[in-house]
Formats: sequence, C-alpha cells, structure tokens
Amino acid sequence: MLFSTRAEYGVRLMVELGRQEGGTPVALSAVAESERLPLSYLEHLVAKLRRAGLVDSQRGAHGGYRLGRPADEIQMLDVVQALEGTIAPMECFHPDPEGKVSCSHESDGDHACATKLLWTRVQGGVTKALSGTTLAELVEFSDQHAPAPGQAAATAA
Amino acid sequence: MLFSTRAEYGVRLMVELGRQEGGTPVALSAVAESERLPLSYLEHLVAKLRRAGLVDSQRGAHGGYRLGRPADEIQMLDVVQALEGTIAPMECFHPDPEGKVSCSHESDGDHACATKLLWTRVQGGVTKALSGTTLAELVEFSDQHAPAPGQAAATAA
DNA sequence: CCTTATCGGGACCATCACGGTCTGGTACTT
DNA sequence: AAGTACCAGACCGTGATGGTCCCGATAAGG
Repeated sequence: MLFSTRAEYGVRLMVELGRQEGGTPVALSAVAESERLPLSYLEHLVAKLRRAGLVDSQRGAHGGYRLGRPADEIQMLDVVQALEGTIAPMECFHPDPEGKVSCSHESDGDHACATKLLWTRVQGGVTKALSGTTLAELVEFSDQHAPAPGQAAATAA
Repeated sequence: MLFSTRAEYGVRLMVELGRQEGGTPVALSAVAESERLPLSYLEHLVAKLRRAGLVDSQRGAHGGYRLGRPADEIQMLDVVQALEGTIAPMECFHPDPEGKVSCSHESDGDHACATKLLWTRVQGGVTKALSGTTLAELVEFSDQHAPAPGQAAATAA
C-alpha cells in the first residue's frame, strides 16, 4: 500500500473543511462525527496539517479549524506529504537535498541498481497525479456526489 | 512506502536473468551471491514469478531459471503485480472484476468518498509508469552503469 | 544406483510500522 | 471562572514484512 489511513483520513478532513470555506471555524468533533472517524486520531493528523500551514486553528469556545489558504491553491501533494512524510515508492529511496534521488544500494561499489530507473518513473507518476489535483477539485467532486446526508437534498435541483 | 523489498529484490532478480538471456539457466544461488541477497528469501520471490509465467525453471543439477519470454515483451507491471499482488494506493481500494475501482467506504450510504478521485489518479500514474517500462529497458540501463563487477570491462569498448 | 546440485514449498519467527486510545495539559472565548 | 477546544505525548494490540529452516521432488553425472 502506498498510503496509510493517515492520508485517507487527512484528505477527508481537508475536504470537509473545504466545503465550509468562508464560514465559521469547524470543530474537529464535527468532522469526526460526520465522517465517522475517531476524534483522538484526527487530532494527530490535524496537527501535522497545521504545522504545514495547510490549516489555521482557532482556539477557545466556538473555535475550530479553517483552511490555511483558498482550496484552489492547495495541491494535494502538499497535503499528502504533510501527512505521510516524503513520498517514496521504495524503502531505499530518498531524495537528497538537491532533489535528486539516491538509492542506498548504490554505495555497494559495483553497479547502480537498475531498479532506480523504474522507481523514479513510478515516483514521477505519483507526484504528477498529486500535484495536478487541487483540494478545490475534490471539494467539488464531493459536493456533486453528496445528496445531503440525512435530510432531503437542498443543493441539487 | 508503495512497494516492499519483494518488488525490489524480485525486479533485481529479473534484471539479472535478463542479462543472461539466451544462455544456460541461472542458478538462484548465483543471483543471490552477485546481488548479495538472502537465498532463501529469493526462493519465495522466484516462486511467485514462476507461477505468473514470467520465468521458467529447470530442476536438477545445472538447472536454474530463465526468462519466460523475451525481455522486451515483459512489462514491469506484470513483474511487480506478480510480486506484490494488486497495486493499490490505499487499503480501501480494490478493483472489481470489471476493472472499475470501488472504495469500501462508499457503502456507507451517504456520499462517495472524495478521496476516490485522488487515489484513482495516483493509481493511474503508477500503472502507467510500470506498464510503460519493459524489462529490456532495465537490463540495458543496468549494463550501461555496470563497469564489470570485479574483473576488467569486457562488454564495453 | 547413488550422489549431488538444484528447484519447490511449507512452517516458523522476530521486528516494526500502523492505527488507535488515553491522559493530561494549555490556550482562548464568553 | 468556566467551559470549550486545541496540543502533546505515552502507550499498546495487530498484522505485514523480511527472513530462516527444513524437508521433499527432480534431474544430471559418475
């Protein structure tokens, strides 16, 4: 598996915040309930998002979370990286400071791993998909496919 | 991490076989030694490759493994899938028989997860990268960057 | 035939990340 | 001051991963 539930839950959280863009801050407990996710786990995830500047928090009564910037300026690559750390298709695969990837096996002295070529391409594909998708797109997608949870449909028609 | 060492080792094994294409069968122990991989672990991996028809085996003395078909007809998607199973970026994400992906959360009744759109794109990127790379490419890449392990270079001019 | 080299496959196991909980703060609003 | 909500960390059960070990089947060679 490429991503764990961290990314899944975290993205769901971001989408939820995106749907309330411009309104009052959204409490975590509200998100936990509507998405049926464990609250205490969400707290960990939202902390990562906050440290990455992707959400702003408002403490105190009637506090909650808000997007750190407009949804259409948030690439999903940022979100996923904040949640999961560096994206790498393989253990022995970490970008050095300059951005080039290096594989731990290469220092073996003999030849560069042939696999490097493959994993580089895979990583490129993933990164491209993630950076090419904005939170705004997901919010829109979500709104289209959400016929109002419990009550009658209000937005549609 | 998207892939485990299964894929890494397995691909290395395939590349090694690809470099000996046309010759006598290669014993696993030879591969294990030249790639410095645990033999008993390789045995498990090669079994998966054999069941997928990607390698042929020859038992008995002077036996070993050979590619099941020409290297340029082997997509790395086949190799990786044989080793790792179905490729999915996320736990709750499995293609149904028709090829469409479905998410376990969708049966919740309310709305389709917005994340589905994202993971679908990611998976597309990965699949495209893997199926667009052939074993022959990796073998060539490997030969270029391999200045003959211990002895002097023989293949290069 | 018997030995040896090699594949074939199952049982077994240690480690570690993952997913999740719990507890106790700390800051802010009313 | 009291309540609400964020924040940080310790803690833990489960399961996949990565790997070993052993024994059986098979084929070549002497």
